Amino acid sequence: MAGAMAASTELESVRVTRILRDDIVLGRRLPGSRLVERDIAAELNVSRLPVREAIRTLVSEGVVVARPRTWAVVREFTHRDIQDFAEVREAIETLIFVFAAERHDEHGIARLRGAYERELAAAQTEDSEAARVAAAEFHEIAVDLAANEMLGELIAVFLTRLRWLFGQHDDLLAMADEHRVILEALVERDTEALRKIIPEHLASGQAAAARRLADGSGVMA
Amino acid sequence: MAGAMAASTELESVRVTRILRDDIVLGRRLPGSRLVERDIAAELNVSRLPVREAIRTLVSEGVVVARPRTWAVVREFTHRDIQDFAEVREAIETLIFVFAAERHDEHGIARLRGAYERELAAAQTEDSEAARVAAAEFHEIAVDLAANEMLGELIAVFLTRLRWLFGQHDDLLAMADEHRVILEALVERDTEALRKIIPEHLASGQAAAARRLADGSGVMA
DNA sequence: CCGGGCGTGTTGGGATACCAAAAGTTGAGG
DNA sequence: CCTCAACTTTTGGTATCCCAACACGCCCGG
Repeated sequence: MAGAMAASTELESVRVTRILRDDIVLGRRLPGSRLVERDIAAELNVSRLPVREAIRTLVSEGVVVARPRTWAVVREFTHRDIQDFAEVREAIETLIFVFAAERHDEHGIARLRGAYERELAAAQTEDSEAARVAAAEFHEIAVDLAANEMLGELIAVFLTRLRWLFGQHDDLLAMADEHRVILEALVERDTEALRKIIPEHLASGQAAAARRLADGSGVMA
Repeated sequence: MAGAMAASTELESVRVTRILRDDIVLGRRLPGSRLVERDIAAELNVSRLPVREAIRTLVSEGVVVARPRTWAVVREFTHRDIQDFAEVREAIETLIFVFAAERHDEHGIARLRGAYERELAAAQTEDSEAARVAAAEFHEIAVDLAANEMLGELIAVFLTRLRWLFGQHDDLLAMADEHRVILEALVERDTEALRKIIPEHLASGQAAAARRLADGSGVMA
């Protein structure tokens, strides 16, 4: 649902935040690298203020660490951080899908099924970009069905780190299949099954993070 | 300057944030009331910058809402918001105490017991301030024992709204007793009991929020 | 050869002044 | 009473300037 309408006047701080976030998530700024307000401001032709806002935001999203009166740095995740994150995410995601199972209506299921089918089709034609988008929509719709705004807030905070850590989950078909299983349990309002399925679903994503960790491309001991 | 003796070198933005947060939590600024940067800056004898920082922070803590290019306002919580919050909190708190139960050591239990005993003593002498502090410590130590940093991050974000919504839980002795029950289950590593106890524990706090809601002293339909 | 100080340059936190754009507000006219 | 156009308020942003805290490299002594 994003990007339906063109932003008439995007706030600079939002633009800077997006640029910096993408730089980090896409690996153009490596963990440990400095984020110097003046330099970034000069690079992007803005004043320091939007840059400060952006850095604050990224700190709250957990991908940047900032100590008072020194430069901020791109966060270096430890094995422990990833483990901690996974534990919390498991609880939150379970909550989302269980609530969604309890509260969904016909229309919601239709939307969810639509997202799943688009994901599957994209996966079968190996259009990884479209598959990723559809998968994200699947989660988005699930949050919607869970009918709990705070859950949405929480997920928003998690999303950046999620993108960073689990960047590209390559096994598209396996992922789509997991979503099929979740969808089926959701339709049947089978919360018990969900409580078993979600942790398994997440575990497969964990593998990607572990791989990234092995590469050393962004995670420190 | 209005410089009350700053601790060592407290950042202005931190000071302003604390003042504004207390104003909101303690009801000196009512839900819906405007937060005008330059007015607040003048009141506190600072420039607009620290005020902006503070408002952003309070937005991220969920007690202020800000739309672009207009004043921010103190958030008005709906019944739905409170319900949503309670649902998520239940999941997070359960996670904390279950992890704490699985991972605690002797020393941790001693600390936890210390906090409980201080809470009980304060409750018996009706020192509500000391009881509140000890109860907060009890939770803090539990997060510590859970050995998951992200859980700590999450709780930090929740804490302000928690203070706002459940301001003063008056039944001190009942609360201390609930902590005793939790502590016992924690010592025995009885996670099943905890999963039953925590929701009950939280439900009693809910009553306070409901009361506040009935008063109309900060919650709108 | 190594480690602790010390001085220097860098960097964020903050103040002030000013501007543009988009909100909110008001009032006149239908 | 409603609508639409002026008017005012308020934020987002730019541009500078200053200062204190931090980082870092250099030097010196053990």
